[in-house]
Amino acid sequence: MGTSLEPTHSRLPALPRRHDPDHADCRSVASILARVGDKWSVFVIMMLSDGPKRFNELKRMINGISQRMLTLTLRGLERDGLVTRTIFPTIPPRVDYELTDLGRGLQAPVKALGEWAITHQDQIAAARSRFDERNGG
Amino acid sequence: MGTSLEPTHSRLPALPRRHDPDHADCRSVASILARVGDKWSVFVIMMLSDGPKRFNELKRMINGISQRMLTLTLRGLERDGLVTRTIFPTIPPRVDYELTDLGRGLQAPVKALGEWAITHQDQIAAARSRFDERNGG
DNA sequence: CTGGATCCGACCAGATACTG
DNA sequence: CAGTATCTGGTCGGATCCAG
Repeated sequence: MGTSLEPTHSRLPALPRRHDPDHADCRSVASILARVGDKWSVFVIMMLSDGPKRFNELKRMINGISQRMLTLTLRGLERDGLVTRTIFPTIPPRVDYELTDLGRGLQAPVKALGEWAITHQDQIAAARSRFDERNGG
Repeated sequence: MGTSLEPTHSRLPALPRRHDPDHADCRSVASILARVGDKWSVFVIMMLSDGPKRFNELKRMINGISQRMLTLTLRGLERDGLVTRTIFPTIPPRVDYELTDLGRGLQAPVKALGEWAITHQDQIAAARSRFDERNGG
């Protein structure tokens, strides 16, 4: 296969090893965080919030994504048990993607993060401008 | 410069364009999500939870990171106004990194996500095993 | 100690063409 | 419509050397 099925969680290197209970779960958390951190994954989860969607439906909604990335992203989400893939053997073929309970559960923290981002985007944008100006300009 | 200072948020492609208020902020949210999604950024934020840390201190705590990536990550966080960089002109030089108020605010949602990850890591691991078994073997 | 600069391999991600 | 296969460029990330 030319391209890996695990774009994100396969890259994890050696990991912090401490004895704190907080850090004991670093490995697993990291791989899950990596998935959430994946831009496309987040978008897909967002888009699936209001019910199941078809492949090209998602592709249209997430304008910048390539069909390849969408496939890969959906595979990853399916692998992690966050979305289900339902095939209707009709002609033309139809495939529905839908959030699982697990996936819906993930929505809450993700949405919290998203709302934080929205709330503070101005501050961050300002900080970036300041930094860029101070540095490059 | 050999390497970009913006490893993540510069790659953002064309973005979803809908009329929902939810999606109006996609652009900004995406770039912030990208930062949070960055594995190293999250680790650094975690490590800085309990007070300021020095460069090599962080490097030791995050075992897998190279000094290059740590530098890049810290620059990114500094650019976004999430951490401050304080230089002590001593010999040997000493640089402290500390979370800003903004950075500390980010901790809450990130931690929520982390806790969700910890809570459901078993389910996800199981789902992955199932998927891998059904698919690859 | 805290980085910057550079070389270089690895792999991600887009474009394209093709299948069922 | 819903993918798969392949080629390819871009860039991320580690290793190394060097400087303040």
